[in-house]
Amino acid sequence: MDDTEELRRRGLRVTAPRRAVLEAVRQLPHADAEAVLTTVRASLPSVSVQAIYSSLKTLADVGLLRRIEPASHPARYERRTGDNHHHVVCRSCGAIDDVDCAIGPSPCLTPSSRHGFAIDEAEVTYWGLCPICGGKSAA
Amino acid sequence: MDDTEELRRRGLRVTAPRRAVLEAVRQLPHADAEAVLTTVRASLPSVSVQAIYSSLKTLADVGLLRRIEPASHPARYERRTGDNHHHVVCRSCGAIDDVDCAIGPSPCLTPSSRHGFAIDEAEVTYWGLCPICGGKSAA
DNA sequence: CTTTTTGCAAATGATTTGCATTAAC
DNA sequence: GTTAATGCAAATCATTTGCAAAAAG
Repeated sequence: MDDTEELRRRGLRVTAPRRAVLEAVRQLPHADAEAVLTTVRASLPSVSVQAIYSSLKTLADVGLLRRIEPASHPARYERRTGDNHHHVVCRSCGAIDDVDCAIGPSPCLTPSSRHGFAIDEAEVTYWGLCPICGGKSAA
Repeated sequence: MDDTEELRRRGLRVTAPRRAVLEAVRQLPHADAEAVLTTVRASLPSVSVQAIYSSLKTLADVGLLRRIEPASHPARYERRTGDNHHHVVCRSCGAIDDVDCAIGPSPCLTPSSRHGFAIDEAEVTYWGLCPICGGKSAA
């Protein structure tokens, strides 16, 4: 099923910016808003910064994109959604890679205590230095 | 050992703002910079916003405080450091509670793959709604 | 007395918001 | 034709930075 169909299915209007944003994130997994903007402008030179942010937000809200917000780095977006995978993030440059759950599909989703919270997600972030940053200097 | 001693041991100068910040975070675990500022000003009315940020950063850098940066919420600070405990965060109000590792001290620290990253920390964040926000409205 | 911190103000960076125009349905 | 989405500009919010004055050792 193509992006157009995905958008319609969510009750969203099919606009050029949205289609371009979906395509950009498919090309660049873990891209941030700026990278998406640059990529989208290659084919759609007149898109505004706000259209990018607006599209990213809307698409993330309906579940077509997953938003990753690593501390101290701009938000990133990816198309793998709903499969409980996690991320390794480089402390230095913010590079991100996917990591599947180490312990099978769900145990890491079970907190030892929930303090009355209605928990709906367990997010695991591995912090370190990517191959490039780890080689040149420690952060 | 008191805070003064802790600071000296790290080679930091013992200043009123730093002592007050440490005390404030002890009183308010998971406080953000604003809460720390308010609390510190109760005993030290003239502290500047920057002294708070500067102290928080320095203290976190030397390990006297641990900084928590939940997506979409200002950074929070706590005095429990180096014990690999995790957090539940309320999506709505940002309230935080501690959660000990569900699976013992370390398995969640082992990623299934590391893609060449030099990983030094595994952070687990449970997202949901706190008792207060869960009762009134979903976010 | 030398160096680190503070205090004040202005700057930064990512993201959001208000509003008229335009495009989707 | 309506309503939702875009484009432009200005605003917001947490946090950082520059620099002179004050405090720590």
